[in-house]
Amino acid sequence: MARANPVDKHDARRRALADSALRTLGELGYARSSLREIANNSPFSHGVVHYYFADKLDLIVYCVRRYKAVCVTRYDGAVAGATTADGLVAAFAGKLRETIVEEAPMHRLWYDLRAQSMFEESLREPVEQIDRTLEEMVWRVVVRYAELAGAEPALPPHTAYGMLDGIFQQALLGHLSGDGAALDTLRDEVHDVMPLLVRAAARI
Amino acid sequence: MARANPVDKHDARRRALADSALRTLGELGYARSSLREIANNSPFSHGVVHYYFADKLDLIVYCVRRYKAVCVTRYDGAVAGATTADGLVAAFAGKLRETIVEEAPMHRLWYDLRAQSMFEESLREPVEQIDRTLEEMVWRVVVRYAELAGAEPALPPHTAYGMLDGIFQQALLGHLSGDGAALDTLRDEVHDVMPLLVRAAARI
DNA sequence: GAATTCTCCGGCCAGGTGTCAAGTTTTCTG
DNA sequence: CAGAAAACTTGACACCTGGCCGGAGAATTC
Repeated sequence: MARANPVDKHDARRRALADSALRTLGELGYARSSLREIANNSPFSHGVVHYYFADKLDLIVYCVRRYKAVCVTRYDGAVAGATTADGLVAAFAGKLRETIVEEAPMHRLWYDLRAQSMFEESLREPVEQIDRTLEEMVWRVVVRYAELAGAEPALPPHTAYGMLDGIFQQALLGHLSGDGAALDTLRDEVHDVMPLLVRAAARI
Repeated sequence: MARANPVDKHDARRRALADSALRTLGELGYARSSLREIANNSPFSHGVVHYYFADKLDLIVYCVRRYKAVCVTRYDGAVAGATTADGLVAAFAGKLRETIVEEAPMHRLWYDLRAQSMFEESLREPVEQIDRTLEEMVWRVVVRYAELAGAEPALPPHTAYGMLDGIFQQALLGHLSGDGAALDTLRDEVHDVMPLLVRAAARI
């Protein structure tokens, strides 16, 4: 046993490794990211990767879980700051746009992994976990929007998330394909769709 | 030059090859389908694959394009047969459910390829083509639904497709993950969402 | 200061990859 | 039926993959 808290150091190393790996994964995608390529695009040797991770899947799953942590609070600022329903929609749409611009590689990796999980069983559980987290995140936005609009959610969280995720995915693909209008389209779509997610609140 | 129409025979062979390949691709996904595996799961040798296709990408793209042809008319029967708005929704939801049950491998391959196209530029064009075809297919459903409901579409085709595709994707993943309720959830969601896609027609 | 544990390197392996050139069989033509 | 052209098979190639291991070096402990 080492000095202060060796397990923390070990974890810190894993995190650093994972962060490097995430860059490569976001660039090349799951399939074409070899452990060697991941190691090459990092300050680490390929042997050290195996020292900290049992195998490739272990690394990937760790990375995915780590990525989740980044996402979890992304839209909460927009939710907290908004004082009107329209303002919330605008802030939310802006954040969505921003994440596409700034983190396109991470998001395409996410969609890649979710697609892979349809083939690779061992990916399903982490993917499902993240999907639930994203659903909750979206749901917080919807609930707050309903409050501000004096309405109540008209659809279950699962459905609302599925719809918004669908148009977000379109926008990401469009953006990556060089469609300059994709981001503006996304903004318009969010403005169109959000009102559909709520209905006038029932009188009490 | 051969007997009747050698180019037709050549194409027929490519089609047969592609159909075999599609089975393997649907089973293993894009990344893990090697040309040898594809050949092994077919009456062909692995060299003949290369005889008919320049390289792996050529084969994949051909397969994807071929798959598109299968999809194109899938919901048209439901559209043509429906006489009421609710009947159309039910038929549409039923067809969606049916395609998940019967063609889950093909659909997960589609989502796999679409995700890959975010990394691999040469996949973008065929993916975009198919995406447009699917959008048109969905749009025909929406337009007919609006007619039957005495309403008009409330959202652009792109948005309507994105929303429905999102919940379809969720249902597919859920179904593949062994969630027995996924298909019923999809049906309910379609019933919930379709009315949101139209609004009362403007008086003329 | 010696011993032990942890960390890390880099080469090795068996297996799989896409690709292709050289043959072999089949098919059709003259 | 001979011969040419097309269709196909086979085996080999250079390369890359994930996983493994021996041992060097540093850190820590006794």
